[in-house]
Amino acid sequence: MKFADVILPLALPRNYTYAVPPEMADSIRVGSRVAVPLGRQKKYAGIVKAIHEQAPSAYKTKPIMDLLDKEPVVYPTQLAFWEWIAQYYMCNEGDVLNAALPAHLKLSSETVLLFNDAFGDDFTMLDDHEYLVAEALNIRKELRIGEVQLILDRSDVYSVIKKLIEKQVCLVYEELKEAYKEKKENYIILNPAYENEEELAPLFDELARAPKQMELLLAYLHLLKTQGDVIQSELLKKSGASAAQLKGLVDKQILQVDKRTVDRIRMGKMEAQIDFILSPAQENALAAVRRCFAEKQVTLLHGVTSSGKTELYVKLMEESLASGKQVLYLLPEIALTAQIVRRLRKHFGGQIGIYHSRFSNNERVEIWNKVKSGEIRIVLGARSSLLLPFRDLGLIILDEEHDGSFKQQDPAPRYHARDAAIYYAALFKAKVLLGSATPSLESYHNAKQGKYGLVELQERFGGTAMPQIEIVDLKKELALKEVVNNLTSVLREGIRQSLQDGKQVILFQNRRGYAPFLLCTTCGWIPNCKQCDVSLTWHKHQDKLHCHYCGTRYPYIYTCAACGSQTLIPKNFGTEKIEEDLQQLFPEARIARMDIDAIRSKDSHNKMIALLEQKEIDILVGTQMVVKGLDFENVNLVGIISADSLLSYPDFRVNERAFQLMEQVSGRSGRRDGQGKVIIQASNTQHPVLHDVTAHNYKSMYEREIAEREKFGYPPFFRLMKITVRHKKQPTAEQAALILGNWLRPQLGALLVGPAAPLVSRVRGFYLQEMLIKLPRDSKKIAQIKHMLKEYFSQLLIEKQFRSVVITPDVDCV
DNA sequence: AGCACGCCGACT
DNA sequence: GTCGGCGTGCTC
Repeated sequence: MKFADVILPLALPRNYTYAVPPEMADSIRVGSRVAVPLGRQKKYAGIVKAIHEQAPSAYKTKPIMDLLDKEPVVYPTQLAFWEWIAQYYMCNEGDVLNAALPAHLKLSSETVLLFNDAFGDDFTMLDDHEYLVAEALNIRKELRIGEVQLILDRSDVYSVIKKLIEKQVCLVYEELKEAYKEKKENYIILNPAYENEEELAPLFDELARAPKQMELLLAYLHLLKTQGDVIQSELLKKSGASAAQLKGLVDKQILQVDKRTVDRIRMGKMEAQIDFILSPAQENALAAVRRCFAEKQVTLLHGVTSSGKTELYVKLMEESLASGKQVLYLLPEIALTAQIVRRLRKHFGGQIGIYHSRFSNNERVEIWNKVKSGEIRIVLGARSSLLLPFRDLGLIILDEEHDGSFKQQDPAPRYHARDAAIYYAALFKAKVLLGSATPSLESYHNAKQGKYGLVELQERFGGTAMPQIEIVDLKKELALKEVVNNLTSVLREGIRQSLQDGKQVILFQNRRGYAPFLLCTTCGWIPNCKQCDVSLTWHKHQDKLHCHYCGTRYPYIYTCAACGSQTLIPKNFGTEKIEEDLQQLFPEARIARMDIDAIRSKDSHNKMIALLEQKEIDILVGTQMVVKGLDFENVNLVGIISADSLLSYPDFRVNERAFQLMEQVSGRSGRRDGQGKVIIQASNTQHPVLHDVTAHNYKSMYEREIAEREKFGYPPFFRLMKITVRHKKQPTAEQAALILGNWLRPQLGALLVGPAAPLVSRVRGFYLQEMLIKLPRDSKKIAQIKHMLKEYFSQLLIEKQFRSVVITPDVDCV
């Protein structure tokens, strides 16, 4: 008798074992999806993790109901990867499965009520609720749980359904339906009888009295000649004919309709076109990368902004493809990278698959399958494309490796795509190239230690000079009353000059909205979110107050809730305010704003980039977003409105992050012709990070910060794990955290920091407590600590008062 | 994640 | 009284 361990798409602490029915014994494979029962009636599609003959002793197994795939949906490599992620990031394999599998490959059953016709329509013996459902069923014959909930206007409908079943008004079944739908398209083909010209000629006479149909036929023949296949929708569009006219031709058996399955993801021509020549500096770097790869699995390419890293990547990708392997190119946020997509498309044509959250569920399934089959040779994608079922991966390129968005925050699995990529690549014996102008301290340290190869590319492509950086003293300017609308005289003059020269300007302000908070000038009250412990940001465009933590929107508040006076004023400033201020100062200039609020709708980001490229925008104001990989030739000034806000929040990574951010924004200035300029407004002009930025001196920043990290026991010398304890009641959250802390402290000593309430101590109605654990870089110790944590977590949750406490570990938190 | 079961407040 | 709320436990 065979048994299968199945990963279910649920947060279960372990995999469940099902019996393999004899008729399935030969066809079932590791990695295939199977339909299995769970609980009383639910069905799920899970993935077979292992097949064995060990009958579980503790419980009776249920049999697998169906084998859903002829071919496995993942290879054993992916299953090994999932297991590692679950273990390393302390989550369940089900969480990983959920993150990895496209929604349309994840199936779960839906309860469907079926009307029992034999019951008739005498509903007199039913109560009000039952009657409502029965009547709907009598008309519709079938109802889903959701529909019943709507009818009864409440969520708990099971008691009613149970009674209806008892009274035999209806029966229920569980429907597990395949969500993925193949795309079908109508192809129009010519009746083979008219293949020859002479057979066709009499047709035209025949159609003389149907000029519209004749026109359509001619349009069809033209399309057939020019492109081979003719698709119905395209034919109708091009000929301007109606479906009825087409039907006429089909009825006359001149044309035929053929329904065919088509790919949503069309692969273009396959050949690669590498049509550029590397500069000597790039050639040297490329040779150095190859030398590193000969010895090491991972290499860090530290190349200043605009040094032409992408060309290097292209060369390496080409080599990997030539050896028959697949390539994965990871970027922090794919929506932001139309420029890279275009460049890679140009070089690799149809071999590239792109994968990110804006694809439809059906498209994702097709990409998944093409990566699995190897048809897609290159994947360009964000974090989650690391979880695609690669068949034979040869190279992973991870660009902008310092970027924090490679780390998944919520939900589990909270994995870091950089670190996970290195593990994943090792499974394939593949190489990993990390690229950045401002590497994370972790990676640079690893490279310095010889764990990774290190290649430096310190010359900008084409010899463009690094932008010149000017720090403007905000305090001085304020004292001189030179600051108008948050802009110093220096920055105003800089903008004016750029505009006059027909150049473009990018301004960076790391706060969205108009004003980060409102303040009552009478009593000092600040409006907060009802669910969260944060102030509300005023978004003037929508005239709403937003909570940036839970997303709730409130109407503007005019009256102070504490003292009743009407003296609330907006305080501080965000991108919206800057945008407005600029328009006042430069009424002629075309100004645009780029932050999540402005580009929320699909494609608006690309549109804005296009506008910038076409020089339809003079000044762009934005948040983080303007930092990432934008490449504009005509921008010669970048302004950082407030460096202080970047340098002053309480996190041990502030300096590293502030440097990265400022250095990256600076890189947007003056990329092709002439030296660009960067103006940084700051109160604390003596901050060492500002000096490093001014000198473009990464190493100085690195040396100073790494010394600090070592001194205080932070990454990369220790790994950090954050444990968050959440509960609806503050005392319960505090107590639970306290008890956990008390259990852990004797074991961990100074490795445990906290527990304490975080800066924002309540989010979405849950009170938070956090503690940090410093994990020594010793895999045995780490495994031990993780094991101990799991023990303590379950021990805590056993206690009645703490049952509903939520504990989330975040390994390598950022 | 469902879904069942069981224990408490507010209503016809 | 019971209806319906929510907290708790279990699913191979």
